[in-house]
Amino acid sequence: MLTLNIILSRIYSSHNLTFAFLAGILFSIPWITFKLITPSLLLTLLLQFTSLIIVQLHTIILISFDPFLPLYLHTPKINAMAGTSVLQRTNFFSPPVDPSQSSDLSLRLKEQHCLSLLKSCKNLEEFKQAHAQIVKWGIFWNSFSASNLVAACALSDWGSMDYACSIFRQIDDPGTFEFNTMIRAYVKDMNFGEALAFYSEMFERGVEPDNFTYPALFKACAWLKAKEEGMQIHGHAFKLGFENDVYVQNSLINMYGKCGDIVHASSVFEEMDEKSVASWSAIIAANASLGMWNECLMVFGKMSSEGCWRPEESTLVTVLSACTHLSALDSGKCAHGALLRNISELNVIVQTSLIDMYVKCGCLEKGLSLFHRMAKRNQMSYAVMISGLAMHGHGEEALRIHSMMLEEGLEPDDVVYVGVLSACSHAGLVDEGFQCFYRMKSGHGIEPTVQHYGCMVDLMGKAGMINEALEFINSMPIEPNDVVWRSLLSACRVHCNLKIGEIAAKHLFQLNSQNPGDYVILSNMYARAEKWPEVAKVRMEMARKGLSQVPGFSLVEVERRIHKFVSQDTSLPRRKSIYEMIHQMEWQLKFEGYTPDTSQVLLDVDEEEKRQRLKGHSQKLAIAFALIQTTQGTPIRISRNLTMCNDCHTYTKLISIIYEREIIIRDRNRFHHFKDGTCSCRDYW
DNA sequence: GTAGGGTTAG
Repeated sequence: MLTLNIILSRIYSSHNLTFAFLAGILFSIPWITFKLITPSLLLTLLLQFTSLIIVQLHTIILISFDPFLPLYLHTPKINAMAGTSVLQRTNFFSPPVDPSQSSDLSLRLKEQHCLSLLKSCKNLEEFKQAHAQIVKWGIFWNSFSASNLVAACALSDWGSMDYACSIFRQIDDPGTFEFNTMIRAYVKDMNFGEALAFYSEMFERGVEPDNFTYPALFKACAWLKAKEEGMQIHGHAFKLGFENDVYVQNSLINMYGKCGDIVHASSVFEEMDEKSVASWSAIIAANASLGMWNECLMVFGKMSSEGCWRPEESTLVTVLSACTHLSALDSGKCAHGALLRNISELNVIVQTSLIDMYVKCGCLEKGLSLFHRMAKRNQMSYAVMISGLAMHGHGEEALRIHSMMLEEGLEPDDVVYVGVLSACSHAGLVDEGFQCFYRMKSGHGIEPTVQHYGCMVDLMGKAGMINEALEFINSMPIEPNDVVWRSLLSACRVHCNLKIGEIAAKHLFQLNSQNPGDYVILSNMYARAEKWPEVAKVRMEMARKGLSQVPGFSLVEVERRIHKFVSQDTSLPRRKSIYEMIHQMEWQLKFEGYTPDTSQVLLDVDEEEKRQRLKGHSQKLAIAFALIQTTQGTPIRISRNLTMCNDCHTYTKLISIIYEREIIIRDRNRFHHFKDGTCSCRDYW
């Protein structure tokens, strides 16, 4: 008998009323069949039956007086929940219905209805009506109703934080949930100061925060870049014992990352027992935001190898961005493959970052084909493609894509015009550049920024219009910055205009330029004019300011590893084979009529020393290494921190014939695509 | 019974 009761009570508490009753009858059959009817069983069944009738009647009576009867009857979930709450009290160990509990049932039903009413609100007007109704029911001061009122209003998208706050202020004794709701809502509303103020208020009123409180607060600190405050709150969270809550940890990583503190971000990350996808994404994003691209790829590699790898578009966009910055084509291709294998349709952001990656890693064709296959493009997609074409020196094509953008009805922004103007500048399209510059303001209302002026100076400077460029700078309505003067200085170097070069340098030094390159260019210009005392003066000025020449380096990717070569580096791991290769190349080059252009070494040293210096340029070391390490016919891709010298340019053109290799070099301004002895820049750079 | 983390491209 006892067993029967236990089984029945289990069923009662977990299933619906009718099912429980039927089950009761079913279980009774064996007893009845085998004539095991005892007074106890009869009593049980009688009690059970009576209690169920009472409960049913009770529910029906309660609901009958409720104006929302149709709603309950047509809302199975609410009906079932109300039923379950009644059934949980209906077993043989407790009285079927306690009369004192009857109002509780009514309250529950109203609460449930209140919740669905709030959930159905579409706007503030509807919400206000619901609010009035809840007040009318007299359950406004019930903590469940009040909490849900605040939550529904605060977390809606109606911009009704003031109204939400007014409801919150009517609650006499707000608890943790209500405070959490307000904090979360203010964070969602981007009102971070107010969110933190509510946290302080929590403390003042002695309301204890819980693990739900902290992620929102760290997000607020992340946006405000308030590291000190974040650290303090971090202390509170750990004191309260939430240091192992994965949500708290993830938001901490993000907070430290956004505040630029990778050390704390990493230490939180490392101490996590179980890292979620969000944890990995947060640490990858933290590295990316600090420009630590190599670390970004390393963490991503670790994430994959530790099996916590789910191809998420957002994570891969960050990874692709890292590949772009590192010119890491092979890694970028891997990311592309992972995307294709796992995601059926790539979104615009992913497609745009893929195009950017391919183009900036030197695969213009691949980028173009992806671009033309895009079903939908936005302003950013066009911006990426236009500036990509600009970097590769394809000015006309960039202008065509720009027209295509206008035809599609997309409005260009200032960044698009930076791309367009730099495309004109790299391709020597002076007239077109001026047309675009004027149309930008008259046709699209974009006020030129200092960047646009910089492009125009570059455009004129490259074309040898040095005097015009200087006049242009002097007529600028805004203050020229260092970039503008640097463009002019570089142009002066290329076109050997020492007089204006000195003017440009003077302005750069007045702007307190800390760029050693500016001093180096001026000093080289003096050296070329054999004005050695001036050279010494510039070098001394450099030393006085504590600036030293940035060594040129070249990066080359072989088998997904990036190798760095610094000029004159004699400590290379494969030093012997690389210098042997350089030697071999030199022989071949001699047959092609190459003579080292020692005028490119602007040092007061003898010819032999100059030849040795030229040989050690990082680009040549990188080419030699790539020729050894890669199979015949593979294109060689190199990325450099500085522009290349004329000698390296000529040298690379010849190597592309001798070794039948395509050599794609990205310098600090643009791409040079060497093939069959010519360069895509047509010697205009 | 109510709620929480990472969110990307020029």
